Amino acid sequence: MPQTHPPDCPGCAAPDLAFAAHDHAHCAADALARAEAVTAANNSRLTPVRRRVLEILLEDHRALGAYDVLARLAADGFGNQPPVAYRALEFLVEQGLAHRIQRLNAFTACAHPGEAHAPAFLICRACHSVAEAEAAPAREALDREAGRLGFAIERTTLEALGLCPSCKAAA
Amino acid sequence: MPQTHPPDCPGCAAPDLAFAAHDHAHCAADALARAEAVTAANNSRLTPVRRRVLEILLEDHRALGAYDVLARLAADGFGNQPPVAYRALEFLVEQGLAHRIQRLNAFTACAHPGEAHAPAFLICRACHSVAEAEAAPAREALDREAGRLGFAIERTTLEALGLCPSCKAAA
DNA sequence: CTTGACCTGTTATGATATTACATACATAGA
DNA sequence: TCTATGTATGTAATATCATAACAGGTCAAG
Ligand SMILES: [Zn+2]
Ligand SMILES: [Zn+2]
Ligand SMILES: [Zn+2]
Ligand SMILES: [Zn+2]
Repeated sequence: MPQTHPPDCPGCAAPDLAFAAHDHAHCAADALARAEAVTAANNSRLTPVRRRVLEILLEDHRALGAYDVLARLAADGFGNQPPVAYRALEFLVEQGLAHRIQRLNAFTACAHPGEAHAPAFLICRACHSVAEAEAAPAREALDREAGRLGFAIERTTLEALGLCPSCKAAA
Repeated sequence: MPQTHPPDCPGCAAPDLAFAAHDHAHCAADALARAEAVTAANNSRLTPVRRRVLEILLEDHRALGAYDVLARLAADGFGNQPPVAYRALEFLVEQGLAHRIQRLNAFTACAHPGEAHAPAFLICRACHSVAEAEAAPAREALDREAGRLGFAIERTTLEALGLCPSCKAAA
């Protein structure tokens, strides 16, 4: 059940960014609680497999391949055939609780579950962490270019590869 | 060899856009001529396989999977193992003569070979045609968002799915 | 208790991509 | 000309990613 926690919660106060230092235990617990709320509101069910997949994705701000997820599931006693993982991942993506990263053929937990958002992804090529950035400005720019060609955009894939702050500092 | 043609060429005068009506034979021939020039300038070689792959990609403004390309190559008497296609495609991408479309796991000929450009791709979900749009404005918007998080973008994948002008009209 | 919707498990297969090694070809010295 | 070298191509084998099709289980509405 979505356990409420104080609005001045220090975990929440930290910028909810993958790259910023933050209380990740809180970050993950909060995302799970939100997931419960989202699925309840949608009349869909966060079953044990689905919940476990989300927990696995929430372990850190990275993207995991379907087969990596599957291996973890199998170790936990769930089915170990690809559809088990793919179906749960598909469900989470539909519910807005996870995102697919095209460049990586992999999936990452949503950093803002429950909030309508069209994310752009920032992927560190060194440490492989993934953060969500606001996509709206880029999307608007694309809409303008597309409009010029008479093209009506419905969905966008915006992904950037580069160096996160710490890896940049290290280099 | 890149055969020159008049600067007032009607093919060139038409907007070089996948969605606009244009003299595609000229479009493809010109791209091929530019490819010769680009590879010559780079001291790289547009060998028969590579050239044939480019011709195949240039047949229309769509994206083709590596195995589709491979089937065509095999039919032409070239090797019929995956690396034959993947290597030629990789070469073309490196030379800026083709682009990879992540969403489709497929490749498309570059519409502006020889010109430095960072394209965004507009993919029609109905007729599967692919056009290149100017990515710079969207890229700048992304750079701003990324900069806010301390992330240094090196490369972007900008792809939009939607309806091209004619498919939109048909619907 | 039966029905129907949905979820999970499994088998089998399809689609995409790479590694490793062998062979052929170009071309630049000797 | 004749090798030496780098580069390109061919092929076998394998790795990785993804879906189709069907069987059985769960659960709540009727
Ligand atoms: Zn976190
Ligand atoms: Zn990093
Ligand atoms: Zn054309
Ligand atoms: Zn179309």
